[in-house]
Order: sequence, then C-alpha cells, then structure tokens
Amino acid sequence: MARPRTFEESEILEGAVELFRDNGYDGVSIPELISKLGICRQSLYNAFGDKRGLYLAALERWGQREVDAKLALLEAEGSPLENLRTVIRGWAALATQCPGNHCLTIVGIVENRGDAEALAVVEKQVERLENGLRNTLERAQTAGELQPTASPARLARSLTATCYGLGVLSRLPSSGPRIGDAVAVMLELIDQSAATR
Amino acid sequence: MARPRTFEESEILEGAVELFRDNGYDGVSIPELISKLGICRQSLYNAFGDKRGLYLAALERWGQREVDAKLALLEAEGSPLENLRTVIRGWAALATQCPGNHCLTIVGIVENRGDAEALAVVEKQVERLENGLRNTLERAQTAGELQPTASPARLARSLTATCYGLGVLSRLPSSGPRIGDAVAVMLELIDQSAATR
DNA sequence: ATAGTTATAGATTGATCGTTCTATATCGCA
DNA sequence: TGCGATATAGAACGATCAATCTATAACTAT
Repeated sequence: MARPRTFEESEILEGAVELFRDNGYDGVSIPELISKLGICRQSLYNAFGDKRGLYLAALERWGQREVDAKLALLEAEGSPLENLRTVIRGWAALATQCPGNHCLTIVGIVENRGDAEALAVVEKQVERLENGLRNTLERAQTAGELQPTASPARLARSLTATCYGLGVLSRLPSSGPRIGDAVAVMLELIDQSAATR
Repeated sequence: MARPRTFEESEILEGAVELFRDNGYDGVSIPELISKLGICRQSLYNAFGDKRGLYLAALERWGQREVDAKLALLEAEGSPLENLRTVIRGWAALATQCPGNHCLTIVGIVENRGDAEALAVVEKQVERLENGLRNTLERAQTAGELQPTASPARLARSLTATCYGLGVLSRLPSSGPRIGDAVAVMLELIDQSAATR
C-alpha cells in the first residue's frame, strides 16, 4: 500500500452524473470529463474501466441518491397519505426550474434502447419508485386513510408514469403550467381515493 | 431542368425519423444514413444542408405526422369526449409494443437541452397536442358532456404530461402494466369530470 | 532510506466522425 | 445531338473520439 487516493470516487461520480444528465453519453468526451472532474486520464480508467463503466456507475449512483430520497420521504413517520402528498408536491418544483435540473434516469432510458445492461439499471430505479409509492398507498389503506376500493398498485403505476412525464417536459421552457396542473390533478386523484373523514 | 430526383424526399425523411428515433442523433452516422436510406452522400447534403438539417427536418416531419393523426381523431365527427377516450385508449397500444415504437419528440426533448432551435420544434409539437386536447374538452363542455366546473385547460395539461410519461416508459420492457394502468386512470379521470347523463 | 504503489501529465494510436471535393454517369430539354 | 443540371460513387480532409502507453512525481510502509 502507498499513496491513498487524492480524489474521492463519490465526488467523481457526482460530477459525472451532472455531466451525463445534462449532455448525454455522447455529449461528454473524455477530455471534458478529465477537465471538469479534476481527475487524470489514467485514474479514471483505473477506477471505472472505461467511459461506459463510468456512465453506468453514474447511472447507478443517481438512482440510489434520487430514489432513496423519495423513499425516505414516503416512509417517514406520520400519515402515509400525507407523505405521498409531500412527494407529489415535490415534483412541482420541476416547474419552477424549467428548464432546470433534470433526471439521469430518463436520459438513460431514452439513449439506451436495446442496451439490456443499461436498461436494467434504470428499470430497477423506476420499479423502486413505483414499489415505494404502492407500499405507501397500501399502508394508507391499512390505516384507513384510503378507501378500501382503491387500488394502490394501479394508482402507484399511474403516478409513476406521470412523474416521468414531468421529468421529460421539464426540459421545455413552456412547461411550468403543464407541470403545475399535472401535480394538482395528481393530488386531486389522491383526494378522491382518500377515505372521507 | 434535367433529371428529376430518383428519390422522394418524404421517403428519406421517413427513414431518417425511424433511425433517429431509435438511435438518437449521435447514434446514427452519415455512412449509416446513406446505406439505410439508399441515398448517396452528396444528394443528402444537397437536400438537407448537413446532418443537423436532416435531423431537424425529420423532427419536424415526425411532429406533423404524429400530432396531425391525433388531432384528426380528436376533431372527428361525433362526441368530443368519446373522441378523447379513443385517443387515450390509443396510447395504451404502447403497452403492447413494449419496448417498441417510440417517440422522436421525446428523443428530441432529451437530447437537445440548451439547443433553442431544436427545442422550439418539439415544443410546438407538445403545445399542438395539448391545445388539441383542450379544444376537445372545451367542445365537450359546450356540448354538455363535461361538467361546467371541470377545467379543460387543466385536464389537457395533465393528460399531456402523462402521455409523454408513457412515451418514456414504453422503452422499458416491464412497462406494460404501468402503461395499462395509467391509461385506465386517465379514462377514470375523464369519467369523473363527465356530466352525469 | 529504499522499495512499492498510485497519482499525474501528456504523447500516441487507430478508428470514426461530418464534410468537402473530384470524377463519372444519367436524364430532360433545346 | 449536345448542353445543362442532377444523380452517383468514392477518395480525401481535418477534427475528434476512446483508449493505451510512457515517463515522472508523490506518498506509505518496511
């Protein structure tokens, strides 16, 4: 053993997430990665194998960070249904940063058609979110917050689809009202399935 | 004048739409375009200027073809609300071709961050769809099919967002149920806003 | 102090990119 | 029949790509 790393792998990944998210895989060159991440060429190849390895690692990390944050909100103490509302309201923030921060999961889905390995990574992220939403809705139902006739699975799948729609449309400058209204309708949807108190 | 074109510009564009939709801008090279479109190099540059020109033309054409088809369904004779249901049910077809035919508009949105010219093209397409949905809902309201308290603009924006969510998720093999449920929920949403007959 | 490991810096390689250029063939019209 | 325009075929160009290789500096553990 000798000379410990002068760079933190996690910091490199954070930077790579940002670059790939904003520019896509082909939109970021190795020289650009080296310069923006502050890591030398050889270290990058030693740590991640090749460019694709770095991309996949960044994709994975984005999913961890992003989905974990939402799951934490969903599984927080208190009313499951209110937690769900908090998460949905959070999506409305996309409207105020339009075009602003985007979603690497969506970039990964769109630019990896036919690439089973990359699609598996993003698919896992979508499923984790969807499962988190469904679990929360099921807990709400058990707690009597949701009508017994409501379908947690169906609602969760619908919310998931709309969520990724927002992620795409947030790239368009004119999407502010679109996102705001979609969030409002999602909240109404929840209210309609909520038990009358 | 001499020798008329042996190729049809519209056929070239159709092929380009398919290639760019499935592989993205950087995923299709000029040699690939030449070989798959059956047009020689110089003719391509004469007709479209450069690769980017061909891409923008394909983007435009996709929007025309795709949105026009939906608008035609929406504006068909008969019940506006039933026309709307037809269009929404049509989105469910994405679920059976999962992963199958995709949407060049979404590819254009995702891979053109910061490119005002390309974004303007896709933005117009999103807005045309949204306006078509809103007009149909307004006609339904005028015809008494929709409750007077319902908001056509809000519903249209929400439907638009979900529609593009489906377009993204249809690239994932596991999205069949997700798309089916999202469509079902959209139809329920329409039913809830429909006037009681 | 020295050996071993790892980071850094940059040259280099071979491939591929988009684009332009040259040359040749084909057709409509005068 | 020839002129002009447009098609095709493919060589060539400069730039850039991902990836490898060489050489040097920095640091830890023995």
